[in-house]
Amino acid sequence: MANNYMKRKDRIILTAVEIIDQLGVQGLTIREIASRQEISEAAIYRHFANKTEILLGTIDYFSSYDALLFRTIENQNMKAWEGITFLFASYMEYYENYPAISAVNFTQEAFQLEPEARQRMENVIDDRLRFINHLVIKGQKEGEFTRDICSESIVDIIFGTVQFIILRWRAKNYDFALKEHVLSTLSILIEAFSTVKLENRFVWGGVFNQEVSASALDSVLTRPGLFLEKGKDQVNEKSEG
Amino acid sequence: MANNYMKRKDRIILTAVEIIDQLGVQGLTIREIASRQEISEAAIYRHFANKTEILLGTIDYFSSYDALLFRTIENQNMKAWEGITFLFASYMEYYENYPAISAVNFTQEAFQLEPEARQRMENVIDDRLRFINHLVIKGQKEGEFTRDICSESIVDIIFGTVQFIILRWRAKNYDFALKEHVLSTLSILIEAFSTVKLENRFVWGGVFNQEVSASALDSVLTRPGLFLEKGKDQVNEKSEG
Amino acid sequence: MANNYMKRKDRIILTAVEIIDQLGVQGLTIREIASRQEISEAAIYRHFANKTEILLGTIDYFSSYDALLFRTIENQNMKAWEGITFLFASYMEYYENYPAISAVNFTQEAFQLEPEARQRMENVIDDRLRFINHLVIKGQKEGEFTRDICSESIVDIIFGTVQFIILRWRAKNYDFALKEHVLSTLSILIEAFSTVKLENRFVWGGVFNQEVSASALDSVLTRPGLFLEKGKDQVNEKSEG
Amino acid sequence: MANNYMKRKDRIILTAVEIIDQLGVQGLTIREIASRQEISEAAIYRHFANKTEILLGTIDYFSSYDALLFRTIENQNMKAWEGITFLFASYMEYYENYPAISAVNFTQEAFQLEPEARQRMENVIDDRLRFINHLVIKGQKEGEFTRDICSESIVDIIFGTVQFIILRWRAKNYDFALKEHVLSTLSILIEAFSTVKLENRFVWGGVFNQEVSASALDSVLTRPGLFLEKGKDQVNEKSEG
DNA sequence: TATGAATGAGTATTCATTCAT
DNA sequence: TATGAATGAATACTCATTCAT
Repeated sequence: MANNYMKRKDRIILTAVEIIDQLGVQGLTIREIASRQEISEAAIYRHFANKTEILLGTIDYFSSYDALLFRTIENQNMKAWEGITFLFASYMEYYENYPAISAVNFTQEAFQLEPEARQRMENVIDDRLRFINHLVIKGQKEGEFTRDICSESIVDIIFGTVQFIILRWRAKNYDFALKEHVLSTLSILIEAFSTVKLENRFVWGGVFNQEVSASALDSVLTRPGLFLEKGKDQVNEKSEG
Repeated sequence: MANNYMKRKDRIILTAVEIIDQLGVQGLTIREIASRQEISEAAIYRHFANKTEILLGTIDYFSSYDALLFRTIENQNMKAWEGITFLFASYMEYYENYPAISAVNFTQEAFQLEPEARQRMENVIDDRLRFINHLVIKGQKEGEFTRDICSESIVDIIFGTVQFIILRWRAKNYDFALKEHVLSTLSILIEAFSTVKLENRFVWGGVFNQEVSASALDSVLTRPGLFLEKGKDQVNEKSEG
Repeated sequence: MANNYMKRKDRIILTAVEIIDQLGVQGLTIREIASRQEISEAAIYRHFANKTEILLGTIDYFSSYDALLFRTIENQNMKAWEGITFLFASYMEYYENYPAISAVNFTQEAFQLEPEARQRMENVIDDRLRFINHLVIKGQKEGEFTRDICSESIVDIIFGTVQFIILRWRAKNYDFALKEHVLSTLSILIEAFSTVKLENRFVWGGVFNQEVSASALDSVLTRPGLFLEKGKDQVNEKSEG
Repeated sequence: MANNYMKRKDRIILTAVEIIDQLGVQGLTIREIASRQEISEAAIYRHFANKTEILLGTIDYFSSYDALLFRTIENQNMKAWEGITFLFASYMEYYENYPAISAVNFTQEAFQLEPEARQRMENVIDDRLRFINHLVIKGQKEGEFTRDICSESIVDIIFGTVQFIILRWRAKNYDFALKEHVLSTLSILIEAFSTVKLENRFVWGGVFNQEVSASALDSVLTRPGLFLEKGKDQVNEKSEG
């Protein structure tokens, strides 16, 4: 990560993520970034107006696939359980490939002195919760999920559980297979809230084998720069629906 | 909270908790504590060797009822679901009465530059997880909970869900009834993992009406000092009901 | 100046004045103060919340005799020309004894990035102008000064002229007798605006020989601290009227 | 001001003047100039070797009409009071048309850390004082002005008064008619130092109506570039009236 | 128990200036 | 002519901690 082929601005963000991962938000100082990038502290201000902009950059980076993932799930017309599984599978794959980024998940409480960053992080989480809630409601409407439990509770359970597994994965120094663990726990929950007992419940992996999703994810993982040029919508980058 | 009848040392801890709640761990400075306590900064060093000791103090305070609660549950020979419900009901009651303390729940990631505090927090969480796991396993043995799911997964789901609800309660400025919300979500989960469908699933509140529990909780709520003298086990403090 | 018998807070102000004199407002940095005081930069913040407070301190110091001077002139029931002469004689004596303080006279334009200091300086100047204007009007009423010219113009001329002489005195490294020069120029102006040709116009020095004024000035020049204790009014310090 | 038809070098100077006016000398930074000119900071160094050169440029600009004005007064063989009035009328007209430039009047004290600029500003002021002094002496020789007062004092009074009016005009946000105010105050002073009571004392305006002065001023106001080419004396530029 | 004064190391940020392109 | 990237030194200010009283 943070290699030399990237633009300085991108490298600064990656370094910031790395520091947040290793030292926490408290350890993220301009000096630390500069030292790891082997440039002067002043040089950083060529690329970011202030530290808050860097913080916001890490959040944007952290959430940069959200719109694409949400859109893919919608466009593919996935079932609720399929969509939820696809969503978290994508996130976990992202985290497994780039564990440091998972640290950003837990910055919100640390951003208390940075209201702008705090708010943006809250928005990211809220968007995710809203989208999952939307999937759950769809699942309830289509008879996939029980209607005995309000969708919000199901969302709390699913999201909270996953967040907690990520937290423990981090605390335990990534010593278990995150995606596998999350997906198997998710399957338990989906089973629990399901109205039908599906045999192929655990075959979620198939989602990735489908042509379209694969290409969608592909575009996600090969995207050349963190910061899309203006006018270029990241969703447009992939040409297929 | 933080009234004048308490000892200075206790008041400092309470003030520290208050600051962590309002400003986050980053906002917890000696100056801030001193200013809120209206004493000099130097005075604080009369009571704590350094800032880390204060952090450890907040963690100890945060977890000060744990041993008591665990022992109570054991002594009362509660059923698994009863014990879990009692445990979280107690915590939520604690948080509702003293919302600021709930902030400590989420300090772990922020303590990255304070390895000692980080470790102690991790121990607290691990102890709780272990205890809940112990209850779940007991429940599985006694046929209360399904054995189809490994206990650890059940623990992840229960604990993660509750943590997430607390987090959202904080983010939403305590605008919903925490205990009620947590208990109703818990009942969903217990129901989901239960082998028997119990009608009186929601009568958990009865636990508090039992003599023993009441006295146990009582001792919890009236305990005069935050810091137990060495050698005195906090469980011994209550005269046992 | 800035000797060791004074309190640190006072010494910082005096050092600040000295720096403004030698290096200008631009040269007034916390580092420079600290270095001249041979203390750490951080130590300065024990005594002043920020740099602006120091700036305000120099202005307060600069204008610290104003109220006393105004009151003395009023209480003594001096004639207009007597009062004006007394006022500027006092200022020039102050500047001759402590040339550096005269630098503060010309800080206003330099305070453009310090709106609070700028405003306070403006207030000081405005107060002086108002008081002189009040004297001139009194002089006009009592037939001392011509009524053909509006009082404001007379004030502009008197004040502007004196300020300019001080400025040149500074530019020329104090190489002429400031008080003498100012007073002789003042006598020209007073003569010019006078309705009566007085022979003893230049005997202004007599003012200082009078018992009362002497004691008033005395209290001014021997005041022990820059910063009066609360409750002690500086005018009360002299017991006679 | 600072329009696009000017050369970049000139535009930079005008922008510098504008900044000195609005933010003071402290606010004059390369970044601020670059940002207002919408060019890079480095670009400025194409035109000026360093910041000091820019400061010197503003002073040169500020005083760019001096030689022309002095020569015009000499060539026209104006009377002393006529010359003084013409001089200040020209300056005030300049300031009224371009208020920002009046800020440079008061930069001297702020240039304490820029000895070269400070010296050049001092030279400008000294030249003006010398020229006015020369006029006053001429007036005294020709019986216009009283010989009871030394010429230097008259100069101090005139110059100091005018400077102070300009300063207040700036402090009061240009809310009075500067030229009018200065000229009427000047007429008071000239009257005061005059040996003869002239009825047409206030007809100074006629100066501008004379053919010669008009053309002189004209050349002043239409001069295309701020910076005269080397070797070309600016007085030669006007075709002489 | 308390405090006033102090400090060294660190915080984000700004500055004039340089240089390769 | 212009610029993007860089920098060393400085800016005001904060931090946890110490120590004499």
